[in-house]
Amino acid sequence: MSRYAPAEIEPKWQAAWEAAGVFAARRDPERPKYYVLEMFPYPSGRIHMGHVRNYALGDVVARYKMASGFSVLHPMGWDAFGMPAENAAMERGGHPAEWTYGNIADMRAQMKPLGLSIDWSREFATCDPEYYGQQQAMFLDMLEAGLVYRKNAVVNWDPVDMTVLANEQVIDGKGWRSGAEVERKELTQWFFRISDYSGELLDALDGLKDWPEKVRLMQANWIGRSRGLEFAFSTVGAPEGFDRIEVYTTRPDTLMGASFVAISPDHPLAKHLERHDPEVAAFVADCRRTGTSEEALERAEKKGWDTGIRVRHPFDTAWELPVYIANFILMDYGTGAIFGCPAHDQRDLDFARKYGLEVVSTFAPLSPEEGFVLPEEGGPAFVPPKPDRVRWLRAFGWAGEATGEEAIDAAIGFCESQGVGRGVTNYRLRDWGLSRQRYWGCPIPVVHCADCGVVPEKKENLPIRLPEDVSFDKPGNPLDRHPAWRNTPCPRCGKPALRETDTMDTFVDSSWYFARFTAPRADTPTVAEDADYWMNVDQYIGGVEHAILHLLYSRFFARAMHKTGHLPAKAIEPFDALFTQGMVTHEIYLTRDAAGRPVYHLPEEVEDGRLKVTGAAVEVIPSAKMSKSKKNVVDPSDIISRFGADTARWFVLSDSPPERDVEWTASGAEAAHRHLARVWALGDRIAGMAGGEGPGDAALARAVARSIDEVTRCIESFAYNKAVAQLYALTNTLAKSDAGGTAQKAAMRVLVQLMEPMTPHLSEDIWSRLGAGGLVVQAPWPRADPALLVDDSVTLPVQINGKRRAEIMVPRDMPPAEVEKRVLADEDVVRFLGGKPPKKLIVVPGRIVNVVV
RNA sequence: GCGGGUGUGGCGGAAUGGUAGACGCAGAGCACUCAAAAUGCUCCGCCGCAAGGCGUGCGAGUUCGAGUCUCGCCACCCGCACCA
Repeated sequence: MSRYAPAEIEPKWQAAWEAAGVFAARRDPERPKYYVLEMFPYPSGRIHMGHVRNYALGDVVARYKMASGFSVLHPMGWDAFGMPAENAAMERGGHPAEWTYGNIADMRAQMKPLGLSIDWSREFATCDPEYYGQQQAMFLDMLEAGLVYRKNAVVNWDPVDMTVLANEQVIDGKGWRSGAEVERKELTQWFFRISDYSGELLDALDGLKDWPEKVRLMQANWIGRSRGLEFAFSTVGAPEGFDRIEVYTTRPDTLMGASFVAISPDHPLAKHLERHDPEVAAFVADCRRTGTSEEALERAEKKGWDTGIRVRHPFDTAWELPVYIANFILMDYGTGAIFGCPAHDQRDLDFARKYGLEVVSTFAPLSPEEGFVLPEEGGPAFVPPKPDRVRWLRAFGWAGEATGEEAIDAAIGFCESQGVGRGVTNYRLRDWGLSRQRYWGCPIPVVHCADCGVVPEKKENLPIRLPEDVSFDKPGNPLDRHPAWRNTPCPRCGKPALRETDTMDTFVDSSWYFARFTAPRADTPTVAEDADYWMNVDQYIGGVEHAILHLLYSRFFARAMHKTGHLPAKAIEPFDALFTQGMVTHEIYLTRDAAGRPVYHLPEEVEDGRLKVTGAAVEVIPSAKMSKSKKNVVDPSDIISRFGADTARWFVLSDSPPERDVEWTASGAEAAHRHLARVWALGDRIAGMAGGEGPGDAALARAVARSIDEVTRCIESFAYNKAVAQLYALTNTLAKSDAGGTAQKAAMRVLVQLMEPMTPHLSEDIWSRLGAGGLVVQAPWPRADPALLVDDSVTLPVQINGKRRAEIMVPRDMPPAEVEKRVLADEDVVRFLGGKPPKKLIVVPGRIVNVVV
């Protein structure tokens, strides 16, 4: 064989790795451990280039750490519950399990040819009863620990499909599938008490030094801590039992500019009025018709209803403010009631103008003229950033210049001293509703008994398996209409009772799978010694789209698992380091139909800007995330069969920094393949060389040492594109080297070792051709001889007034005074100086010389 | 609106405050070939015949020296958002 043939060598070396069991993770007290994990895939049926990139990145880490002497855990599993399986069952019949496990088999078969260093013996799917049964056990422990509770919550309800919809399934206020008007409905649902951990989850972000700053910020904003004042207005003319209205404000410093109070349509007072006044009922009903989605709220007009009730200002009992019910007040943030200060809040100002309310300024810009600055007719409210200093003119009896922050502090202090309210910290983060009225999820292991109420299942009855004989021909949850599944004796009293038919949000499944990988076959959720050894995940790798929910839920779950004894204390932050990779993009090709509508075409159907079949010119839209609807996708399996896995891996690692998007191009893939073929041919040639010395031995040894040093640093810092560039350079150097056979063979061995994390099959093949012995995957990472990393002489650029005009070659450790002499003697320098003496001469040893004239 | 990020050749991208454009793609030329493909070699920021000049979104500043640091703009991208 004298040609690079990935189709032959790749399966061969994969078989060799499997035979040697090199990727089986073992607890080894002799070696440090390293746990590298890529976010596990949803089994949609096909792998895509995003997967290839994700797993290629993780594989570089895993293989590099293996070579560096670590005992590595690098597992793979499937995030297997969820709606697509049910939708498939509804659309084409069949069972979600069949669809899901079929997809898993397909995807595994597509993934294995990539030659990833996965320990497949630990594989599981979250829809395996062995997995979700352990999840049920943890749910029961969390229930006992008070981490789960039930309450009523408003959901988007599709009255035709008789199902709850997620916000993203509500389109223009209608169900995405049925097209029916979505209703807001109250259901009793299960919640995790994640909000108990708001402060901790926020504060602990500071400790996550190896997470992207961006992700930490996104989580911090999501948790949304705010400090403010909570206090009560006393009411005038309110129904009995409503003599006070509690409000929350983050700007207590504007209290002297209050002009109205607004309460949520879901506020107890609003609900009371709704029952007694048909007009209020109509208004509130109108508010509720607005969906819960952001989009709907965004568009909704700000509306208020004057209740006729008044409240007294806490610092001036003669000052009365009207109370409105307003559609933009959220019941579940703060107290569900606010006071409005139109002078210093745009939304309040809009509201005040609409209903003809007072506008009272409390502070003004710092400017020579004093006095209040009322918003101009139609102009904006005056809202200075909190750190800005402004002039305070009406604030609790004190006045002067202060920043908003100082004023807020002072206002809270003053109010507390007067017995009006107290400073409180609020969070945006709400409890995590986990109930889903769906079939294909983990059943919530509780029983509803007429006598005992909600009773936890007994652990010995777990797993509570999903029934297999279900049909999807009718809308709604098949578990509800299954003839027998619900019926079960009450675990407490033994009388006939009914199972909960809700299943868990699939985010629960993915919130602890990383812990399960440490002991995937155990009959408890985790095993202490395995969790102790393998946790934490040293390097987690995935898309930034999971920056908030998945990662936040996992951080909460790790804490909950620690509290219930399933994880050690050190694992409450389960991911030591996080890397978020960019997307794989591709240009989009389209033609137009007769009506001018776009018709998209697969890249493989296009050549030189024309359709291969018809020759029609295509429009090219700039690169975007690969998506089926735009057809700008390339199938990894096609690439592997054309070029081999090593080429696919090499290319996705080579062109862009891993955190940025990488554009897939046919020419880039071909270039990657060409390069690997060159390396292979080079290896083949060098393997056939006789030993012996040559004139270039020393230079080659230095180049090799530098490459080891730089490639190692690049891999350590995720700069894989730069590592690839270094490896190209080393290949070029080696190909042109006039070193002897012994040195060339040694250099080639190092080259394939350095490439092994990225192109393992190619490396393995050349390694064996070189007669290096054993498997390269098990060879220790090469070390650079420090003596070879420094050159004896260096080329110093010489600048004149900051512009490079000459260079001189000097011994590395020549004293600066000597260097100065050499510079001033240089003919280019002499010419530029034109006989004038330099004003100043700066010598940066080993780097540069600057002559100032 | 709030928060964050990014702007470097035709393109992807390199550059601890120290030779801007490594490495690759695309392009051009040459060799090999009857020819093409493949392969190898060479060139390749812009203006200029050249000498030289100009160049990292725009404008200032700090510095012997700025893609890099500071200030002010501009453009694009991402996340969050009736959160009181």
